Amino acid sequence: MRLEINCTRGEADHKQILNCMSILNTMEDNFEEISKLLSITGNQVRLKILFLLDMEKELCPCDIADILVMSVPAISQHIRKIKDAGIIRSRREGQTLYYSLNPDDTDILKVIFNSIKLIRKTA
Amino acid sequence: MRLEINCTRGEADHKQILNCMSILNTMEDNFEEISKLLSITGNQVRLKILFLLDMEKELCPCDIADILVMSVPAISQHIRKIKDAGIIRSRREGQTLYYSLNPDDTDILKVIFNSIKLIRKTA
DNA sequence: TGCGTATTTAAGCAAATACTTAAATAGTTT
DNA sequence: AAACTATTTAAGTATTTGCTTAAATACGCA
Repeated sequence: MRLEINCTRGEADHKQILNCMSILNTMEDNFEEISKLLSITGNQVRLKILFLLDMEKELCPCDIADILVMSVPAISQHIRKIKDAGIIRSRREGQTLYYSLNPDDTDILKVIFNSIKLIRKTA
Repeated sequence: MRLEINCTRGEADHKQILNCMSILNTMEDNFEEISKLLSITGNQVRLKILFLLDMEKELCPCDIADILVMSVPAISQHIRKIKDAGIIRSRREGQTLYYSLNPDDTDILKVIFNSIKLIRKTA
């Protein structure tokens, strides 16, 4: 824990610093929520799972495991994180659980999916 | 490493699975690039640094440390990751290094910043 | 040159991640 | 109920992450 000031240079604008602090303070919850979403998508496997769900409407864990060539438990654990964040929902059909994107909370996701599709093909 | 098929249920659509695999394959680099960016922003400290740089145009590490009430080395190490990803650039003025957002690569960032600002105020 | 400030880098460490394998839970079928 | 499939959960472990403190580098000024 620190409370001192690091910037001792003349031009340092203490009002600016205090202003920034108070603005961030009012947005604390927002940062928590958004960074949570971004940390979910910041993993390549989870990003692919979300991309696949957007593309295919719904998929079961074993399909995803087949597509990504990974073990079912590994996929299941990623799905759990995504589900806990409220990004996806599930529908049961017999023994199979179908996961799909939750229609809310997709603003950022849509932009992300588009970026993935639109990245320049050549460097 | 697995290469078997997990889904043995009747409705399993093997063409769908193979199709998904090939689509993801062609986008492998894109996923790597975007998930890299998202993992950078998936940390609350780094997200705040980027938000601050967007809001204030440019800031030095010690200003950021003061605003976020963190040690200068901790901030410097976050800055390094962001810089390595090509998201920010630096300008030297005497002993002070001013960091600012790189004008490219800001499509997703703009949306993220807007989401942070626009989150519903009440639940 | 030598001192002071800004920043980075390095080393060390606790906590978080992401997998593995094995076991538990849930539903279907016989 | 027993056997089988789909999925989750738990336990173990190697790797990564994000801080701390201390040392190194870079620039400015006396």
